Amino acid sequence: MSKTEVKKTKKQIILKEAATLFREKGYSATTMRDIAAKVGVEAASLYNHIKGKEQILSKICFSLADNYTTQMALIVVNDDSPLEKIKELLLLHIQVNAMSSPLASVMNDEWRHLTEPDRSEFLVQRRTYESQFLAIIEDGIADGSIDVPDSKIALYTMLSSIRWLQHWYHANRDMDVESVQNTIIGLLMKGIQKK
Amino acid sequence: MSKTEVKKTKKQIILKEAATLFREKGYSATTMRDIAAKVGVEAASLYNHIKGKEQILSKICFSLADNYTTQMALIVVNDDSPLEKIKELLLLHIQVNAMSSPLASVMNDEWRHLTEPDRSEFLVQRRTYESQFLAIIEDGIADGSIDVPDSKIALYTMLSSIRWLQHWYHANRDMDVESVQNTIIGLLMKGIQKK
DNA sequence: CCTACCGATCGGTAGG
DNA sequence: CCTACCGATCGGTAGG
Repeated sequence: MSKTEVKKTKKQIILKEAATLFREKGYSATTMRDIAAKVGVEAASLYNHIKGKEQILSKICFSLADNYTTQMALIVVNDDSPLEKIKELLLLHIQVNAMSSPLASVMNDEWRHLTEPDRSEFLVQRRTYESQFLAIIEDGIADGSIDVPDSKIALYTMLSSIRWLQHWYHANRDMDVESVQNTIIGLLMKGIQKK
Repeated sequence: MSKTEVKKTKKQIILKEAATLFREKGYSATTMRDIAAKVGVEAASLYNHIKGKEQILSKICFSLADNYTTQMALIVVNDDSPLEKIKELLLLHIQVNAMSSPLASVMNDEWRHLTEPDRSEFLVQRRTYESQFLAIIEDGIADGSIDVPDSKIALYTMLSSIRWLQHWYHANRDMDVESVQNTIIGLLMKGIQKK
């Protein structure tokens, strides 16, 4: 291993341990000394790898937001029907919230502790994602495959309905992943489809 | 107004302003000086009305949790069908999350900052509520009106799907309340009902 | 309800 | 990566 690789690994460890603590206690209640203890160094040593506490939060939030943005870009341009695209997006959300656990919790619940200009940039990225999702729902309404009174309410209801996985799944790892996916997607797709 | 009434009002003001700040910045990032400034007194004066920061959080969480517990008790014993009971519970959640805004946000997102024994008591109360809700879903499966592969997953998906209202509604007060209710309840009820 | 103030702890820096 | 330490700020108390 080269020197840069070792350094990169240590930074990743810091981000991972920080994310776990942020989920447990929240960003503000987590101290640099808490993070240092989990990593196994003194608090002062963290600053050789990261700029500060705010940068840790920023790195976590944007790494996952970028992932969502990338996946959405692929789904927007594929040839699937609106109904199929929505199913793909729901699957993406379920997998992220269930699997990459602490990252998803931090991005969803702690982003408000971002300071400018990160906070604004994050919100722009999220708003873009949501409007792309909304356009797909409206395509489905236009072609008659989807029937909901209000597309925005349907969007937020679907996105929100998956969030509980981030708090629940890692305590119930015995649960079958596919059965979770099938039940949630089944319920929501049946809920928006034209009878 | 008697002296005790005046005192009670001031305490209520403190709880209300604190809840608003807790929703905005989180419990840990909110200081007693922040709360005092909103109330219009010095930080030290708050302690004439409340014991401390932890007690403010505790009062907020339990006031709303008690409300849910009371409403659930009424619905459990009424003569409605499982499907109707679920509709009533969803309506309760929508109204609480949309209307009593800051209280709902704090109970949902900041309860983990409760210290023992409050934390355990809160979790017991929540677990009881959830198991009563679950029993109603299972009644509906038993009588053939509900069709979901897994009742627990359906429960958490429904409860979670309403949470976005607490962040969104107070920024969109122009939205018609009934249209919000109808869209969410329509989507979820269609999602769980037997075709 | 205020002024004055406390011990503890925070994020972060200096210097090696 | 450490020791030593900083200015700021925290929740809360004393005393009136």
